[in-house]
Amino acid sequence: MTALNDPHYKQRADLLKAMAHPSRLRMLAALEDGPLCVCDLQKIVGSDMSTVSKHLSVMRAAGLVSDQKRGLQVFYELRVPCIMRFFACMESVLNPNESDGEAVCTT
Amino acid sequence: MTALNDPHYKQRADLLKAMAHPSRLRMLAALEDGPLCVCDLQKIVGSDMSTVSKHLSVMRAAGLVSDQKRGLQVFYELRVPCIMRFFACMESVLNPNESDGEAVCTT
DNA sequence: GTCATCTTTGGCTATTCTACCAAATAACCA
DNA sequence: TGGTTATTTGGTAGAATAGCCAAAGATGAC
Repeated sequence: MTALNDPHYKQRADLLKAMAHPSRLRMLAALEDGPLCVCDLQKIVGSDMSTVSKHLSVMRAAGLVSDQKRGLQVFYELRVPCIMRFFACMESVLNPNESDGEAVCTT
Repeated sequence: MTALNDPHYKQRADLLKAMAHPSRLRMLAALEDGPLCVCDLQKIVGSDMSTVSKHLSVMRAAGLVSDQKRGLQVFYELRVPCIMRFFACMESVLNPNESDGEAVCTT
């Protein structure tokens, strides 16, 4: 069994990959304040609408967000409250000297 | 300012990307128990030595690991104690019903 | 029904990533 | 010095990803 086909690590890699894009991270951050429609997210990230839609479908496939249709619009909602911990943890990795890193990296 | 060229999100995306590969995750997990040389890691992930070396150089560039030469061997060491929090958080995302998720996702 | 709006999908190209092989480099030993 | 082992680097082919445009769906307004 190599690491490549171990489903345990494959699953985790897929989840990380679904987050590992500036626009997708920006969208996840925006969704922390509540659901947003695609047009809102499109304004926030500033890319083509079709590009935004594809990013969202990547994140939905990974289980990071869910979608719900309301009239013409489709609202996306964060499915992972834990995502803030991720960001806080990343922050402490990127800026290890900042004090708020302590609260997260206690191990 | 679009999300694409926002250095804040670019930086985070790069860090996630450096982790988003099954072999690299496997190596990070192995390094939690202490430094390992490339040959050890090569046995663990089961890929070609050159492939492993390139994975390590990706993680080193991202600041996830550091390297130190001892004789013929090069030992890699985890630079991010926080990495366990990442994994615990991912675990709770992937398996939201398991009890150990509670300890991490309290927000 | 037609029209307008919001979103997704298909197609295409360019870029990036990955893995293997072969060759080069580095360090130790005899 | 020459040989052996450990690691890195270069090259390359294939796969995956990203972005844009155009077209197609879906829904509501008229």
